[in-house]
Amino acid sequence: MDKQKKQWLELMAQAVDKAAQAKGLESADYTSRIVVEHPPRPEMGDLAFPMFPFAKDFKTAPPVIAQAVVEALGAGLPGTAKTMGPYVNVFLDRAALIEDLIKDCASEEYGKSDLLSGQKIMVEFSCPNTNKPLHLGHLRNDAIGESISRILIASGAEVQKVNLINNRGVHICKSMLAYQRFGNGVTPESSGIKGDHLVGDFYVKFNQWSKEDDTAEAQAQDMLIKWEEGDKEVVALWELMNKWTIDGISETYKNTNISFDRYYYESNTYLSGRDEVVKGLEAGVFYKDEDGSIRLDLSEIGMDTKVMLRSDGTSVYMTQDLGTAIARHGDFPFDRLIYVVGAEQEYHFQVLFHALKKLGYSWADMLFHLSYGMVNLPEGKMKSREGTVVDADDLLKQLSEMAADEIRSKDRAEAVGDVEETGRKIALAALHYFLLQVSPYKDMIFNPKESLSFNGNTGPYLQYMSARISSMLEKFEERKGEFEGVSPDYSVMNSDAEWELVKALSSFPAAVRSAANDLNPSAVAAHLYDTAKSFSRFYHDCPILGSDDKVVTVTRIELAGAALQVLKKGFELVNIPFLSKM
RNA sequence: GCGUCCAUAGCUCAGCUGGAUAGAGCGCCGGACUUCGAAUCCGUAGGUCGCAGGUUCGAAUCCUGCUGGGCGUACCA
Repeated sequence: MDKQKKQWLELMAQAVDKAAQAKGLESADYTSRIVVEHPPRPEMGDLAFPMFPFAKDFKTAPPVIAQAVVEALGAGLPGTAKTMGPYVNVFLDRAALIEDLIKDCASEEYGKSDLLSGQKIMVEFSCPNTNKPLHLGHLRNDAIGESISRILIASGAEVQKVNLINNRGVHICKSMLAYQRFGNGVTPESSGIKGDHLVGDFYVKFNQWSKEDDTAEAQAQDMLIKWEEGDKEVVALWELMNKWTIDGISETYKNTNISFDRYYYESNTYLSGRDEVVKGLEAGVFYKDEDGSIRLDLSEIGMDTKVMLRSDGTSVYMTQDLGTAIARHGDFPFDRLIYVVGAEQEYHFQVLFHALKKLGYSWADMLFHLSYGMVNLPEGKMKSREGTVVDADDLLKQLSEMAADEIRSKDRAEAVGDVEETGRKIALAALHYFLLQVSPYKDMIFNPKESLSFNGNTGPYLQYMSARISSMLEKFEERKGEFEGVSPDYSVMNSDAEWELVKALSSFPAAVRSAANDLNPSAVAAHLYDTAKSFSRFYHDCPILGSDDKVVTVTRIELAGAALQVLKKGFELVNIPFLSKM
């Protein structure tokens, strides 16, 4: 479609120019003012060129201009042009376009572009704490980070996905302390509890205990100091429990098809961050406050001051993020670093970017905070105190079981083979689609009940459509002999349903491009739904294997195959597993 | 208070750099399985695009103000 669209833009520009000359107007820059649109209804054509922008220059009503432009277009066009009131609408040469499209869809390159070729982009996401397991908020973060990365790669960028493990601080010591007191040497192996959940249980236990014992908080602080001093016993416990958590979280990543090219650890970067702050102090970028803390003056960007290093010399979050950013640029000299982090940290990143700039790092301008909104529940916010936090593993398990039940209840168990594994893949589709449908910057409401529904505008719906195409193609393969020597004729596809599907398929590259530009996977998600829906309509309206015209069968099967290709490619971008059977 | 983001159907969300009658899904009501997989399809009902101005031939979209909400404004992360 792109090819013909470009062609028409060109033709239209010439025509408008010609019409202007005929009117005796001086040649103005009309071509740059031409816009292409899509008519609201299919019977109105495929492309629409509004004539409003020229009314003033022409001193003529748009419908009259439209008339003149159509005349100026002349004959011998790839399709037909008609006036529709103030618009010039174009009906494309469908057969030629469909033939091109089907060829394009079969290519590995379809949907890919060189939009960002030559660019090195680092994407940071997930960044868990090592004192508890992942929750629903992380799942949104992971889904966005992973999907954005894949979209950027498809757009030609060299992408490095990185994770920052927040493994130090008082909150970490809290679960350690509770373990020391109440753990009795329990391990993930001895208890059968996944490591991150086991550690999380002790974090909860600490909070219960601290209500009864007001020395608890102070003890945790003491432990942090011991940790910073390198106390052997504390460090050993820290290493042990960190490993449990990270192993557990890694399992969740594996289950959700999330991966990283490189890990950073706060326990490493906070020290280098501290050095940077000291250097910055010497260079006069930071200053020592009366209270002994080292601060950055933010009056330049209309803010107050920010602590870079505490008065007791210990690090704050900002300290280590400075160190991390600098280390990263050394490891991978990026053209862009995208931090996928919640909107509640916007202030933090404003300060961080400013601090790096003041420190003289020219690449500070290449940092970008991809700020995403909160995930709330129908009852309101998730609150750990009220136990309303939705645990990532629990949710996945629940979704998987629901999907497996669905398979069994539909008597698909035998056809599917591994019911559990298929259920898991359906669960992932449901989850990722649900999370990515919404624009990242917006808050969203996660309705657990609704997310368990596999009907309507959902990930499983997309999978279902691709599974149907797959089984149809399989059947076609079995009967291939019947169609020997029959070649497709694209002019037989003249129904609305077929054309709608063609249009959906041809807009896939544009959807990917838009997602890459806006760093917004929902553009791809929406396009996938549009494609699946169009296919569904096509499948319903147009007999394929059931047609008694072999040419029609062969031609439509090609279109169905093209739809499957596009769905598969799109699935990859939003992390939805493809299933040939479900 | 200041900063920032959001407000579209009963609910959850789309709506590309302004363009023709604002779209989905869920839910409601009603249809379609002896036929390529009914996890499907089709139809009905449902909107003053928060309010008020402005820019424009033309505004859900851009600008200003207002109202309501989220988030932030830590020597927390």
